[in-house]
Amino acid sequence: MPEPTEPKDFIRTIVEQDLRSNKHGGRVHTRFPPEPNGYLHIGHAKAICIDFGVAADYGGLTNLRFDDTNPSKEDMEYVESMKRDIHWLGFDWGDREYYASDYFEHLYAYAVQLIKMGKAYVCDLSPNEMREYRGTASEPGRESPYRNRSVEENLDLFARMRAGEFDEGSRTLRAKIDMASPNFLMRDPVIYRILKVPHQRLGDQWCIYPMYDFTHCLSDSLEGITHSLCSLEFENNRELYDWYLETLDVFRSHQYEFSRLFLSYTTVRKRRLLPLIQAGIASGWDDPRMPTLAGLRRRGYTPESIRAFCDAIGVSKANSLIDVAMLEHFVRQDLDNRAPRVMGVLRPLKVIIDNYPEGQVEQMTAYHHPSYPERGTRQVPFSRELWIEREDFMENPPSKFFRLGPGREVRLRYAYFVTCVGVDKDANGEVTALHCTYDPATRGGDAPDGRKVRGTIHWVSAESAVPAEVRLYDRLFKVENPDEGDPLENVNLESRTVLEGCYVEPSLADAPAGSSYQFERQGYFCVDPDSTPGRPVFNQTVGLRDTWAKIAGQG
RNA sequence: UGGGGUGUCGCCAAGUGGAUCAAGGCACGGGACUUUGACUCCCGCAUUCGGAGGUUCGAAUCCUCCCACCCCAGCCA
Repeated sequence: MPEPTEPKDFIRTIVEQDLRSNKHGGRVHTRFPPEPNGYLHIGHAKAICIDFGVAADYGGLTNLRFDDTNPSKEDMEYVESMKRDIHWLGFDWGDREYYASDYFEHLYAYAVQLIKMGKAYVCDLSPNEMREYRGTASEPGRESPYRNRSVEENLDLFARMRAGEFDEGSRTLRAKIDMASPNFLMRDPVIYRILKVPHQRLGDQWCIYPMYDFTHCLSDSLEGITHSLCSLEFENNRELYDWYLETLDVFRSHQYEFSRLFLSYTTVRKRRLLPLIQAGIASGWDDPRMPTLAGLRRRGYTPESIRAFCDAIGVSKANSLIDVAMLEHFVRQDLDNRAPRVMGVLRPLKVIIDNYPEGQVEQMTAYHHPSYPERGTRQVPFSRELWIEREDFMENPPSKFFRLGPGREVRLRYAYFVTCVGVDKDANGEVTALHCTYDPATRGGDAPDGRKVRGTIHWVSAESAVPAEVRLYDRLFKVENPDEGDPLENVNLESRTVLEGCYVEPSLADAPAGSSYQFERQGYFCVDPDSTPGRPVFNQTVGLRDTWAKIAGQG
């Protein structure tokens, strides 16, 4: 009878309460408010999933709003990349694309209103003086000597600030709240500062810009945002958020905070990632090892997998460090279901089938996806000379090793059983080629006599193999929490391995950039834009779980 | 140091009208299946809920005190 209710997070619980009490007339309206000062990353993905997800769950809307109040740090270039990334992730804001700068005139009027109410004043303290006046955690701050200017004088001074009469940094407009508040943000916070920098959208229309706390709550209010969701570090700001809305007596939006996403072995901090790009360790913000959405996309992560991940980690107020293995699990899960299977040899070893007719080529039928036969098949050419994976052969294999070794028989996936009958070596004793014989009766991979074989290995016909480059990746940092310590010291310099002499099956010759495949027995790979016709370049998204590696690792 | 927060299995995270409710996922271990040592499928995995007291027949859930960690003193967001 009582249906097992899906556990909800605390935010959805609040939204449901508000819905039940008809707090906003049944309306749920959220917003995603990035500052256009960089690229969106996995941490933003969590916020996006929450902002859009909560609204969608209750039939509400989500606005995209660029929080562009600091032109010295922002650029329109980021606006475009952010829009593309959000769409790629799978969310849409309809025609509700807003900018805090849309509200500058309105915000200015609110500031004038505060002045008229005696709740704001122009302050001439320098940045250093202001810091001194602010006090400390144990001592209250002191009131600015300019705190009690008349409304008329404040109005005049503020108008002249806007007119550009004063130097940058010489004056600010401040809210008159409480210099003794235990919350620093309430000790007469700055509302407007002078910044003689042209705005990326408005040009030189303004030389004073509103601060975040003032802008954000009023933008929310103006847009009718019911639930303003943000991360934990803004908990202290909520008191100010509420003060502005209450004092100006405008629509009351409410702010709720959830914990940011932290991933092990990962940092999303620009100050820590940029040095890696500058040092040439990473190729750019879309390097496949980057935690940016652009990087994850190039790496082969799917939007679905990122959304499933965000869904799984939940929403709470507890600081947490999530194991990257969790993220990897969700790409594997998604790609396992959708990626077509192909064969590719990363570290090739030549195999010659001694008893196979020279010059003969057979087409072997292989499933695009064995779990879904309805997805069809493809033909894979087979011939006398093949490439197999070097690590699928051992000259002195332990008993647990199911692959090829002298005298051992294995199945070539979708082809024949072969037995190793000889090993060619060079002067250094390095294995250069294997000689095998095949059993013609096992075509397709089944032995009519019921004979079993422990190992099945993948291969590519040498005569039609397509040369390819494969880039293998490992975590970018060697330490679990790269937010601490020297970023350049903690980087994993072996996080990228470029393999140039790989061979893949012919069907991959012109695979389109961005498409994902499972190289059987190896992992998921995504075609990189660096590919050229006839020579694809693959990025390893994530490897398959490798039980053998664990067994071998134990000795 | 003042204020604001958080502490449930190795990592996330449900569970707060008190009484077989300590969900689920990841990771890990074992087994089955297998033309991917993949996938899938079984099984195992906190007598215990930051700690100590207290109230009670009974507390992760209520009370008291304590401890740890995170955030705040940008004219950043």
